[in-house]
Amino acid sequence: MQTPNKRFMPVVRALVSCAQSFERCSALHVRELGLTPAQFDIIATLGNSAGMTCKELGEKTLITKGTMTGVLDRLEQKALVSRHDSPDDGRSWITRLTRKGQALFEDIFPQHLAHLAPLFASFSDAELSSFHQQLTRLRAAFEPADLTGTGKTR
Amino acid sequence: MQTPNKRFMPVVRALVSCAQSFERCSALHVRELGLTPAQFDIIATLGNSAGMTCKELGEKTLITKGTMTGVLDRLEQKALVSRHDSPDDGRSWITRLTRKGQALFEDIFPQHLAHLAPLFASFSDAELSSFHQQLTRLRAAFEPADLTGTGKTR
DNA sequence: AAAATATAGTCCTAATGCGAACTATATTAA
DNA sequence: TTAATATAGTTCGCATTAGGACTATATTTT
Repeated sequence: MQTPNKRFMPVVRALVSCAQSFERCSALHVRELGLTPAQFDIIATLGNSAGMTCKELGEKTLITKGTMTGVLDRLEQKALVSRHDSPDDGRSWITRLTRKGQALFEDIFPQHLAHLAPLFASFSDAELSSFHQQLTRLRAAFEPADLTGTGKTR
Repeated sequence: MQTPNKRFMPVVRALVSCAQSFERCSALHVRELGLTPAQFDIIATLGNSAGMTCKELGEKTLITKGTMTGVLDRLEQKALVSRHDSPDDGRSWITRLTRKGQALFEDIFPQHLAHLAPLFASFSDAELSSFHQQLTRLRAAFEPADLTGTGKTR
């Protein structure tokens, strides 16, 4: 096979490396707060919401459903979330923060934001905005290829 | 706690989402080629090299050393890599592709590049370059936070 | 309504991923 | 040189990850 054009590789490396670096920063702090990154993701997503199905949670957090069950199980063990029958669909549950979970959310979410905010101090609003635009555009380029695995082709 | 400035959140979401979307695209194809993403990462890193220590591999691939042992074990089981005593350091090994591993690398690496290249077709070289610069700058902002705090009171 | 199909969530397996403890070897300090 | 410290790699425990099989419920088709 002929060697294909590699011009995109530096960007790929930078993208993955940047995201990993961020996740590491973030995860380190989240663990200090007593949660795993996935658990924090769920708590942050459920905060300020009236509850969600497993599927909705999966879409917002990018945690797949096979993983979701285990993450919610552990959060339920910690009494941070509770599962309730869905009034609309007999197959699904509504997961909500418990009072304890809500209190935890209100405690640690602002702390986490405060931890991250200084890292972006050197970026102006305009720079962040342009950066955001580029990231969104690139992500869109990945999307069609994503759908091949999601059953939407059938 | 006072609500901190959230202006950076859209960028964070876009960054994580873009990277995940890429990893999903990439991983899907890599698995079709018969390797896990981590295994492919190692094969691609060792290709065109004379071999590396576990530590060097970890730095290039961002796989942590605790994970590295297992990944290399499985690649060794598949006879794709081999471990040799380091002449310089009695504590470390040099990991190299076997002939079979080298052949696999030469087969699948170009295929994978060819799979990814079209996704970047709509980006000009100049755009990729500017994007790369922004990603690198942001990553640098995350780095110091890994080691020290950022002058924040806790 | 009965059959065919799609979807929500759970369970399973294999492979990461991380941090921490541990062993063996290197390097530095006293 | 001996003691103190640092580093390379392995091992362990726990949680996550993807994907696929499976059950139960919904929706669509006939």
